[in-house]
Parts: sequence; C-alpha cells; structure tokens
Amino acid sequence: MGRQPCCDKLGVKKGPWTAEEDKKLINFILTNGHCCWRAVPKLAGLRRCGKSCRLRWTNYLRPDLKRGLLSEAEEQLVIDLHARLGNRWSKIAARLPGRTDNEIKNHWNTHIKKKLLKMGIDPVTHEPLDKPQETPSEHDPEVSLSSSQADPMSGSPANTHQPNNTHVMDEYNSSSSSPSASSAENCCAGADEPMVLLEYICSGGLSGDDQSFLMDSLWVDESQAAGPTALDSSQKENPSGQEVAGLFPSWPEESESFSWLLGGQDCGVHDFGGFDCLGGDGTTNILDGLDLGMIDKIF
DNA sequence: AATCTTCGCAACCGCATCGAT
DNA sequence: GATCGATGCGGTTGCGAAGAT
Repeated sequence: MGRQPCCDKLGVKKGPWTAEEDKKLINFILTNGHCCWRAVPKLAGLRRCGKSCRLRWTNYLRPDLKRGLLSEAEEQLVIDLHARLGNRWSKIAARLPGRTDNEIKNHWNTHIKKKLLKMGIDPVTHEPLDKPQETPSEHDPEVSLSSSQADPMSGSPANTHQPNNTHVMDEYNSSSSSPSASSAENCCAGADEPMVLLEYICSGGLSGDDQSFLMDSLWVDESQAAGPTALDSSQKENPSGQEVAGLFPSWPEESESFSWLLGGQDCGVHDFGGFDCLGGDGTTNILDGLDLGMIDKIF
C-alpha cells in the first residue's frame, strides 16, 4: 500500500503565502500550538497542506527567527560547521540560534559558496581548488579534524567528507579580516569549543553583535554538553518548549525588531515569544501578555 | 525605455527517519 | 519485526527584483 499523501492535492493551495494566511496560521498556533501539523490547516481554516504550514512557520513565522543577513561570525560558524558536517543544514542551523536550515542553505548557495570559490577554495571539500582532489577515503582521519572531536552525529554515511580545513579557514579568516582562531579549534564539537570561542571573544576580535552572537552559541553548546541530544530535540518541533526559552533567554532586540513585524509579508512574529511549543499553560501565560487583536490590526 | 540576464529567496517535492501500533 | 502515519530534511524549482545591455 502506497503512502498516503500528506494532503489531498485537490483544493490545496500552493505558492506564496498571503498575509491573510499568515495571520490565520499565526493566530492558530498562538492560541493552540501545533498539536499535529496535518490537522493545523483544517483547524486554522487554511487551504494548505500541513507540511506547507510547518515550513511556513519554521522558516518564516516562528517568533525566534533572526532576520537579515548572516553576520560575519555566523558565516564563519557556518563554514566551520559545513566543513565538519557537510550539507546537513539542519544540524548547522541548530548551532545558529534564530536561523533556519533553509536560510543557511540559501545563504550558503548564494553567498558563501561564491566567496569560497573566489578565494580558490572548493566549497564542497574545503580544500584549495588547485590542489589535486583526493577521494574522501584518502583523507587521513588523523589529519582531518580529529575524529574524536567529530560531531556525535557524524557517524552518518551522509557525512562523506571530513576535510582538513584548518589552512583553508585560516585563509578565509585572514581574507575576511576576522582574526579567528583556526577552524580546527573553532569547529570542535567537543567540550573544548566553548573555551576556544571564549578565548577568541575575550581577545576582542569581535564586534559587539558578533560577541553576543557567539555568546549565544556558547549557551547552546553548553546545553549540548549537558546532553548530546538536548539541543537537537529542543530546536526541532519542541513539544515542551521549555528548553527553547532557555536557548533564547531573551530577545533584547524585541522592541526595535517589532517594526519588521509591522512590515506585512516580510515579517513574522519575532516578538511574540517562544510559545510555539510551550503548549498548555506556557502558551496561555505568554499569550496573556499579548494583544492578539494587534495581530489583526497588523495584517 | 525596453528587453534580457542574473541573483536571491520562499516554497515545493520526494525521500528518510521516527514513533506508535 | 512489520507496517503505517507524521514529521524532518535536503535538493531543487519558480518567481520577483535588481542589474546589465
């Protein structure tokens, strides 16, 4: 028996979301959370499939999303993580609070890839382009980012390249005027990483924004250290959601970023708090502080 | 000013994975 | 252990905007 499609294709709308649809989805999730994505469109009065609703929410409407271009530090981190994890965008995104896998994937394909190519670096292998290509099996595991420091998830067969990217990243660092520690240090997934990043931050190598971003990352890392799967599970659809509040301890930019909420299509509910998955009391508590009518006015 | 090309991003598609039964 | 449904993930596409001719 074939799998049932996630939605019956008939009567299901596709294409760009309208402000009206966004409003319905936001209102529904704010008040009910998302119990089951398949049921969301029906309950929210949307002619979309659940998958589309989930995507729209996670990639665009989620309150904890950052907007705008990736900062230098974020970009650097993406490159480091990509060198280690390959195209596992969701894993990479899990290390960048407020960024989505889709956003990072797009940014990689449109900006970073070109940047690396321009620098003569193969964006796939993170090796210099002029260097004779080795097959992945030829990489010396001792040389390529110590496997003992590799991400716990790296056992996946999808992670087919583990390049030695230290020199590459040094090159990137110097060219981008970011005096970062070598990526071999920076990209370690182990307990050392926060320390290395911390040293870098303390060295004064970052702007204020970048510093705060990296400090956020450290919080994430620490939560990971507490439990290897904690971050992953909490950054995905998060039924309990309590950890998410911890990961995003506050949105200091809340007040100023509210303006982009007013921008119509190009905005989300950045400032409504991490209620997505709080469910139950958590949801209502936060929602109590919100004027849902305001959403109606906004749209 | 009109047309063509390139770029960037939101959204879709299909497969993979996970959990429940 | 097998099956099924729900969700997650990564690759790809489509389209509007911006830039070039």
